[in-house]
Amino acid sequence: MLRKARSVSSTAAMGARNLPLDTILVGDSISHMNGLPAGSVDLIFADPPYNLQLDQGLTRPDQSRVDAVDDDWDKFESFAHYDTFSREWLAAARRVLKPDGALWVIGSYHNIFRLGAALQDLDYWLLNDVVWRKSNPMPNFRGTRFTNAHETLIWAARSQKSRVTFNYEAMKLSNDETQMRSDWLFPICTGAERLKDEDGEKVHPTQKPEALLFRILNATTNPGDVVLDPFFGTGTTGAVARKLGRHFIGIEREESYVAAALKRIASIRPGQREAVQITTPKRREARVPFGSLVEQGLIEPGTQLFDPTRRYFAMVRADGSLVSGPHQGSIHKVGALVQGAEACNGWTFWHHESRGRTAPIDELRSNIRAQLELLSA
Amino acid sequence: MLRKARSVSSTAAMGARNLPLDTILVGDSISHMNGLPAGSVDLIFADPPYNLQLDQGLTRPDQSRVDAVDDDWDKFESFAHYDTFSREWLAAARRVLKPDGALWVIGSYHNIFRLGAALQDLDYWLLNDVVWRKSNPMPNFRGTRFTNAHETLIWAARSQKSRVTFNYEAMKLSNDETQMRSDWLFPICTGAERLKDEDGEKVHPTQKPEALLFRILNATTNPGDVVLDPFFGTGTTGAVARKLGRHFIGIEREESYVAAALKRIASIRPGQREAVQITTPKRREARVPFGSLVEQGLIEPGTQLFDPTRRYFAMVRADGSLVSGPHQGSIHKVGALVQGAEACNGWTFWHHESRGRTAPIDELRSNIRAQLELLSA
DNA sequence: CATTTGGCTGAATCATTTC
DNA sequence: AGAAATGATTCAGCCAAAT
Repeated sequence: MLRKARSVSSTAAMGARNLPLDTILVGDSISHMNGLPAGSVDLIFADPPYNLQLDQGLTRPDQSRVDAVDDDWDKFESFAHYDTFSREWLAAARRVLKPDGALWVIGSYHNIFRLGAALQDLDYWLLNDVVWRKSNPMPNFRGTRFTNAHETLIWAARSQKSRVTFNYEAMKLSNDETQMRSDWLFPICTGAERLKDEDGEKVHPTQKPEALLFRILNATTNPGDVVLDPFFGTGTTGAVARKLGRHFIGIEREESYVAAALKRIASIRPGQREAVQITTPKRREARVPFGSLVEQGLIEPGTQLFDPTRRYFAMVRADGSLVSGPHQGSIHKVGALVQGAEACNGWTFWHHESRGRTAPIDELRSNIRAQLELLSA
Repeated sequence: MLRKARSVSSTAAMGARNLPLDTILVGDSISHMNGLPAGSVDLIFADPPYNLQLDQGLTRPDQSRVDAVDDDWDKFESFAHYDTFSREWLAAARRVLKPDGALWVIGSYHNIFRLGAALQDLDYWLLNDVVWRKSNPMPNFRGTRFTNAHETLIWAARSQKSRVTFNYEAMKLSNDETQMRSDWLFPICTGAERLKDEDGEKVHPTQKPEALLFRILNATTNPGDVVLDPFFGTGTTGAVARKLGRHFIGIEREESYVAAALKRIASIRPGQREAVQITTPKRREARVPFGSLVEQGLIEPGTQLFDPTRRYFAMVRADGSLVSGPHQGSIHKVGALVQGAEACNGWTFWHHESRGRTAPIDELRSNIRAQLELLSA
């Protein structure tokens, strides 16, 4: 019953761990996921059936007919049936995810509320809901609603304690140096990107734009990661993964979609390591305890520290602790205590006199770090 | 236990039907709603507790503390408890709604999925999900997520067969003549609009901007309608309802919020009828059968009609039907048949010669309507 | 060749009245 | 109650044809 389509890439062997990398598995999502090793996948992107309930055709004002989604795979008998289906595949997905893995799912108001509730009930931990704003949505022809101009994505960690990948700096950089927001603007998938068959008909009714997957993979995976898409369709996830130097595993039931996806992905040159490297986060800097400054003689025991306004003073003790009146403890704790504040960053709060000028003790820490860097280089 | 706060407006008597119009009911939402007559309210706007799951304080990069929502009324033991609460008030709300009534609810990813699923399960009919994009959201201080820059609203009819109010033309007009979309951009509530107490502290942690309610009430109510808000807070819904000439009924448990809301609303001059009238939809025009044009001699039996390209022709018969080759029937049916189309608006498709020029027969209908108007005026 | 115009289309829970 | 008739209504983007 379960069948593996021809592998698209010769890198399949790289993954060790018996994963069918860069491959499309043909058949049922749940069965195939249950056949994969537990805790093996970094990210899942899922574009499940939306359960649209369209009971009549729609015509435009010019009387032309809208070619709407009416495929069998989008039909469910009831919300209860849809919920059962959703919870089964979400549970199977959770088993396949690494402990620090995460999942994206996309939907519209027809199904997204049920999916979100299911995620919460299954102990996924919601990280963000993200709105894909469509620059060119289909209008509301009857003038009876607001133009349905967006779809909703949910980004969820496998569990509350998962430490998921989030390339904060890369996102910020690509967003004019301001934090990437939860509302994204992209056009729908049309033109050359939209796959058409020999008759010029669209191969898949709801092909997603590559730009959407591009952002998702750039934001929440690293090069070499394994991305699973249990509703692979015509393979947008696989195409973008390949371009970005990530591995994919696709699962798709419809043979016609699989064929189109294989052809599509085969024509893509895999992303080269340098090109797909995500913007490095500020290097995780070495932890330098305040005490080591004293140990290394950069600050003498007994030195008076003070805040920039010189309202508060404290004395450095040999063990790296501070004393200020009745208060004693770390540079952070004493900084908070003297101000009556909840918290305080002692490194920037406390200053000292150094060769006639006032400087935060953080400057001393920087010096230490610079030396450490030279040593390790 | 249930108490009614001083009515804000003397118009309270207007509503007949025993409704406590323009009044804040102090106490539990569900009890108070159950005390209102069934099928009595046009619209419900609800901003329920979000069930935020903040288990530790949040500090800004400069170590200052974020004044987050940590009120008791936002705490629930589990999703199950939150669901029970939600389904109870949503069921009570549904009973109070008129058959053609509708409900708006706002939330974030913490609670909106559960609310959406509950609405569907309770046989509400979802019309749109709407995204409030915040122009000035709080950044994500930790750099661990996308900036949470939106909240989600759901607009739902009481049932699938409800014929809800939607002021399509008013929305389109206020949006530069293009359809209003499902993503709305507003700043969060700050500045003079934000209610502060004597100490300059914000009275309510999540006061909604009036602009949001302004659009909601303009879009989905008519002047004089009754709007119920079961989580009234500091009364944004009441304030905007009063400005727009709608009636409100507020329900709120916290006395401090009620006091602030009463003061706030009392200072507002009720909107005058002319000012708050929504842009009239094209007046519902009198139905004019094609046959009556023939009866009144505006079109003679035997007249040749044709489409704009003069590819198709048809002859008018005395009973108002058309004949074109083998086809006969109404102007719409014959228009569709000659083109092989599914449907056709005969009024704009068929043309005739009138004093040497070509004109659609719809022009004749317009003339008839103008005469009818004179008669009725 | 550059520019304009017209046609086509996209995850849509898209009507109301009369017979 | 259900079928049929009637009638109100569209936006951005892409592409092909025309100017």
